[in-house]
Amino acid sequence: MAEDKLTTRADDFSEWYNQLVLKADLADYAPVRGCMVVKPYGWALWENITAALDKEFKATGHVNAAFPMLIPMSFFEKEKEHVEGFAPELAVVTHGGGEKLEEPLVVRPTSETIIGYMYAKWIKSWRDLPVLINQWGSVLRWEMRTKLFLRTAEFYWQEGHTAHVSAEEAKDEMFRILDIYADFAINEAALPVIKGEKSDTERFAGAQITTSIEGMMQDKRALQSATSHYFGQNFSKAFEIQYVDQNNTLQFCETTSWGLSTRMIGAIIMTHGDDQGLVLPPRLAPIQAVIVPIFKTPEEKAKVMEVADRIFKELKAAGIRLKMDDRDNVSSGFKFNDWEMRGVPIRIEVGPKDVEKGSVALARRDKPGKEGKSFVPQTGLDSTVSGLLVEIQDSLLKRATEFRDANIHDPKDYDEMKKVLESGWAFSYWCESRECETKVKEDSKATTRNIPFNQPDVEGTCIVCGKPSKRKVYFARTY
RNA sequence: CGGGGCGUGGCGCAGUCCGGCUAGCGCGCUUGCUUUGGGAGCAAGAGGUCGCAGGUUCGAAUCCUGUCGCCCCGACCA
Repeated sequence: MAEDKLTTRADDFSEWYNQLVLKADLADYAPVRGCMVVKPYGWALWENITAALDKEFKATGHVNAAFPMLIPMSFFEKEKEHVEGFAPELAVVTHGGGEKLEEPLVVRPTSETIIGYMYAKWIKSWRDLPVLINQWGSVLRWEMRTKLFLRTAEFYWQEGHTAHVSAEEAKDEMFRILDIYADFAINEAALPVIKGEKSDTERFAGAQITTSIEGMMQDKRALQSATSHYFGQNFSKAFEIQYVDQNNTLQFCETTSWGLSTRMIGAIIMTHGDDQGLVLPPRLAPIQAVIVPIFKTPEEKAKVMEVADRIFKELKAAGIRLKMDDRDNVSSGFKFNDWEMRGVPIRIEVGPKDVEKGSVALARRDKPGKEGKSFVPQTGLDSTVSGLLVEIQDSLLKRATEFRDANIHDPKDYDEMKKVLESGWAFSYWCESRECETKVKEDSKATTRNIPFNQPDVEGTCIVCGKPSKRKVYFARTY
């Protein structure tokens, strides 16, 4: 017996997550505290994420570039809130080539400062705007507590940095990107995220407006899955990013930044995973279907492999990302569990019985055991599988949406909210004061997640203090 | 930084309190044979200066001192 079962989600959600990341072969712990090695399977997933996003960024006029990893320490002191926000978690290079450096260099925790500096150099005229640059890379933040994918010291992400002539245009950019993030999360990752604006306390260091997409994990905690910020002129004034407008007047740019990180992988794990392991949305899965040939004798093997190879070619031609598991040192049962652990959406079993009947066994990952297993004809398998991939994608989103909606509550009063927040989110009117937000945090360990846009023009009262309020906010415990 | 736990073959652990001979066990790995439709069986092998540095002792994985690191729970954060 080589059973090596996962801790169940109900037993210990955090432990389930840790084990899953390792067993699904997504990542491993690096020798440096808080750092991770993204293994090939995890990176393949990340590549699918980056490919989908990169396409959208480019379709909306953005271009990619690469800025240096090292930033002069002094750059961080130029924007007051920014330095206060990031100072505690900076890693600093003090020596190079065996000598102490004149000025310490910071390993970038985010690149507003270095990019701001360069933009000041590049932007002279209104004709130079907008500047719409994105960068794919990694950043380093000396986090006190880390967890694979959710919060590692070094993490991979994209950070977009844009400069515009007007506040309106910059805000449009912020919203455009937020829409790209949300559309990606919903349509590609099957994560029913909620778009909204962050409170003052939850805002990015140095931003005037921070917007986010927030997802609900299966333990009902919230995960901020991406952010898009409007800076106004905070950074352009700090770095003197100026241009001359049509009236020959010197103006400060309006800037934005936005980012989505490998944390997205954590969101996918915690939204879709089950006690058998990872469950990947078909559109992002590195392997969408795996073929497991089953046989006993050499004669059977010859017949089975003939069919398996033919199916492989057909499905490959149909554009399905495929894997043939022809390992002969492990049993079929082991393979089933192995691929379930890795979250492959569809398993195709081909055995002697199937060769005889012209069928294959299809097992869909989103439904456990017999319920998800069916026997289908070999003919037309490409369209059967393609159709099933779409169905699985839809059903994951539907399931996650239903789960989310079932766990968002509208408490009648503060006492009820405290109860609700022990296991779920509250969507309540809030006066937007720091005092009420802090009180909730102290009483329930929950913070405001975001304030959704376009709320109906209805006046309510703050769930905490009872003052009149026009906007509702999500409260939740968070990662 | 505060609290808790842990460092022993690749992984998970026992042994440590109460020092004693060639440091055990499970998984994994290698080879062979039999197996393969839900985590296979048998057999034979390979693999460890017990985190590191001192000390006590005839003798240290075990006792003492120091040190480094990791994990979990909190405060901070994408």
